[in-house]
Amino acid sequence: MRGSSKVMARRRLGRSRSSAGCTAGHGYVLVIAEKPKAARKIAEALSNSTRPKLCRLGKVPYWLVSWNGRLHVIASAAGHLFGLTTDERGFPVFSYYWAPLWRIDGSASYTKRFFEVLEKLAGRATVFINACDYDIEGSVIGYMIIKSLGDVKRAYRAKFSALTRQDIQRAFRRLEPLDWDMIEAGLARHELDWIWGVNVSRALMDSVSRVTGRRVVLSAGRVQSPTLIEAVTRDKEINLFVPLPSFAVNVTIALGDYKHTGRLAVYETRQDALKAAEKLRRARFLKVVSYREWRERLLPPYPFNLGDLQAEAARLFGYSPMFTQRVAEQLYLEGLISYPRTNSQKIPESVDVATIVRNLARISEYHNLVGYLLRATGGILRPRNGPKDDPAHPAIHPTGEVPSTPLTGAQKRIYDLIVRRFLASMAPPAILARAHARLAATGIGSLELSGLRILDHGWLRIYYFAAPKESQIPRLRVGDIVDVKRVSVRIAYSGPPEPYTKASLVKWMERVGIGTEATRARIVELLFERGYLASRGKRIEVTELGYAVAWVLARYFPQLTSVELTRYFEEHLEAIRARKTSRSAVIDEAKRLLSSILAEFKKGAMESVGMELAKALNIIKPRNTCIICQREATEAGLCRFHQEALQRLLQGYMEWRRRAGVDCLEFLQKMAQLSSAGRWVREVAAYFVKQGKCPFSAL
DNA sequence: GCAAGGTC
Repeated sequence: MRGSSKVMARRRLGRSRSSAGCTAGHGYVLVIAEKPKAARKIAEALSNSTRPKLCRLGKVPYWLVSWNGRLHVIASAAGHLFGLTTDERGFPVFSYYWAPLWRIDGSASYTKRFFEVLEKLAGRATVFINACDYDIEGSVIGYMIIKSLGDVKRAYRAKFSALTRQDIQRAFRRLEPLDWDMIEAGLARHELDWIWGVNVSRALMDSVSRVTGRRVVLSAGRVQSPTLIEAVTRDKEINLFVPLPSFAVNVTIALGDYKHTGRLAVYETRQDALKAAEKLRRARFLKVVSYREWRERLLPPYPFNLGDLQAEAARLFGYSPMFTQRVAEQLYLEGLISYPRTNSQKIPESVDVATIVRNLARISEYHNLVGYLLRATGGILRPRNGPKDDPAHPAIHPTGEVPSTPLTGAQKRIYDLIVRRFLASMAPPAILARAHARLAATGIGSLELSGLRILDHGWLRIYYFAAPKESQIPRLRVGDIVDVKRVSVRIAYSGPPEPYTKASLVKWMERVGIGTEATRARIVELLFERGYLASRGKRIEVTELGYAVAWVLARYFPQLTSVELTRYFEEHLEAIRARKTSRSAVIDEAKRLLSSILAEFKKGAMESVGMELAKALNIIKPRNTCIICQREATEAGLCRFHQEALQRLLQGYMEWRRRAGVDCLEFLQKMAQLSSAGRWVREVAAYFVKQGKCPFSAL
């Protein structure tokens, strides 16, 4: 085979280099970490005087240490090494089993070498310790390895939530039996996600192939589907948006050099606004009714968790959450930053911030910033911790390692962001001078003026990305009279909701509590891969297929359209953990529910759902097309979307007539033009403008 | 082939 001799040579070299002192013999304790980085930390923590002996099998490292007078071999997984799979086709499918991930998942081939090393090391071990992350998945990762390659009867759990010598040693002095309740809850999580996801995905795919004979990859799941529905709901509101008019009375004032134009009052109708404007022109002045100056402390930011980092990198550099995550993972593997897949905004005491800060000063870019930080704090370095926490990892922070090879542009930016955020979190607050004035015109409204100056930049010197915009207003006194230079009435339109971006959709997932740090960005990308979502610049749009899948789910699998299914899972997993119920009881209940809805789907919905999806996929052409677009016409010659847009236009027209006194065609022309009007709304309006007729004939 | 979850 191509290149095999080279590979073999490297393998031999790897073996021979590490073989001295690496033959552990029999009867050792095998410690299983979740990842190589953690294994190394554990090895270091358990070797009191001597350095742990680093060994390798192929590319996979493991360590030998003597702890408590016994040889401990510390090896590592690489996340899950086992996953659920089935040999059955079709649905419903409830017969699944655990298998090595490298056998069942083509993208997880890297797990094979970890699997093989653990297999080899487990064979000669007498005791097994699950030292994976102290969370539900860590319990499953270690358990599956010990169960498949070792012996659960000779196994223990080490529980530590920080990778520090102290915490690790404490955990190894107080080893506990395997945490069966956590394991059962974790196994149940895997099974529940599998039976829901695989069955409903197959129901969608099979209905398409039933109707068209084609195989198309479609999917649904506890996390991806509510996320799709959220994007659909927003996209629909934007596409159906009918802007409403309002009339603002704007006023220009001048005080010496200071000139300002602002909004005094807003009216629904033009007449009311014109009346107020006329009144104001006659009065010709505003009176200061309040004036206040004060100082404000702007507290430093929390150190980053992954979601905050992704949001900031999107805001500042336009990076997608997945891209930011990939770059952060590279920096982590280079040893430059701590573990990035964390929800924590806290830097615990166990992190030696003083040493990290001192080391950062050796990087020329940060030398002066560190100098400032040490002067400004008197050397007392305490990060401002945020409320969010993570069972297994602290907030993202630099390690203090100096980059050995030059960083790429994106790596440099992300690293810089992390370093500055970390340093800023320990810096003094910024001091702002603020001023606010209210200038009233009796019986009409008032003009608000706000001023802001930064008196002391504090942490903003370091994390300058968050600096507020400065503005000055004149110093006023209550009772002062200010001349009005100009009065105008301007029409304003209400605006649609903000379209989602990848970053804001990930933030939504975080806010409602679905997915994890490691999966949210990936699941958003998956919705693009499936063809449910598409990008238009930074904004997310839902495709025809996305709308069709959302419609099918809402009708036949409503459980998957809401984040409530995650809440339901969480409650039941917690009950398993508390031994109030059992895994089998929870799984049986899920199977019963799924059996019944899947059977009903199979009996009565395959054809219609297949047709619906096939039309969205453009495999089947609709019989009657909409008079405006290529979609199927459902009512009055219009498709579902344009029909709904027409309804919204009717409501909007009544409001426009009342507020602005327009007639039907004027209104439709306006709607066809306004860029804030939804796409479907504009299309319907343009159609009737072209026809020269008003669709609201009943009026 | 399909989930969501870990990590290279």
